[in-house]
Amino acid sequence: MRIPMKVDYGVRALVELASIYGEGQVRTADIAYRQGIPEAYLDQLMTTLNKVGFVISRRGPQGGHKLAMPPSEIDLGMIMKTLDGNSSPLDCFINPEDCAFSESCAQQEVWKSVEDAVQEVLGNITLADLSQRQKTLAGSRA
Amino acid sequence: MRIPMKVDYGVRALVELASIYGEGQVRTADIAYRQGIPEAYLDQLMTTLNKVGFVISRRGPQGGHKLAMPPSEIDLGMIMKTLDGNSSPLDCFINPEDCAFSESCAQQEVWKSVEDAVQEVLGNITLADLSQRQKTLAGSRA
DNA sequence: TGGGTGTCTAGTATGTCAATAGACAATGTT
DNA sequence: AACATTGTCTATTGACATACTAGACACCCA
Repeated sequence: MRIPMKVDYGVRALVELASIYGEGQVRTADIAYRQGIPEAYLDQLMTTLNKVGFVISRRGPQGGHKLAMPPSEIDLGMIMKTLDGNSSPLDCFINPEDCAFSESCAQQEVWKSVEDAVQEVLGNITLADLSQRQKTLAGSRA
Repeated sequence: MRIPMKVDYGVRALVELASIYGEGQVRTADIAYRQGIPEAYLDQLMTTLNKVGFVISRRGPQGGHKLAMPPSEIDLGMIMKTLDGNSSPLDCFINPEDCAFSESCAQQEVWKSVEDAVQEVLGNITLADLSQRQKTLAGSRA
């Protein structure tokens, strides 16, 4: 069960934006540099985050990205759902008719509850939380 | 976050074995047919399950596979760990030195807790539970 | 001794993910 | 108006893992 890089990158970028929320905007290049993310890749990601409504972007000199809402209103569950997208645990969740056993499958319920457990954990962590924790960590670092 | 087919297949096969625990053995071909799993693939899987100690196999006529222990002693967490193997959520869990931020990474903890939540759910479901549930479902089917 | 069964090893195909590239569009500055 | 700076879009690449296939081999029983 891997966490897609896309999600990891996305969270990292959004935490950066959270940490300067209300204080202007940041360029993709800066985030990419600081977080060690390939810039061209992050470009796409930021565009996605913009389209999805998490981020407001402005082009041109002095352009950049900022959060579209307070960091406390975006949780990791939302980010995960958005970036990991339409991927379901198993194909039979999307096309039950493909599976001859779907009406009497003891496991379907299990995988569903795993999915729920993940969302439960992620839904309780907001960008504000992470941003806060990040500051603490950075401060306590030698 | 996908559940690997390998894990799904493995669980299905083991539930079959659980349902006849103490009453002999089953051939790969039969399981494959009933569960709609490619036979050659399941062959490999059964071998793995044997090597790992979940299953006892016998060759030759009247050969087949059976559980190596009571169904209540094998939980899905064990199966997941075995079949999804050494895959960690992110590479930085294995090679912290590859990540420049590992000493002060607010997210690492999050992904760890997601992993734990999954194991928590799966660790509480045994083959006995699933086998039981399967019987109920099959019975209630029109 | 022979056929039925599991075991091993190698190989193939398909798809997804991560990343790259380059043209394009908007914005502010001069 | 022209230009540099930034984000946006679309296509493509490469690498790797997963799912699956194939075929030789080993064991077991009648």
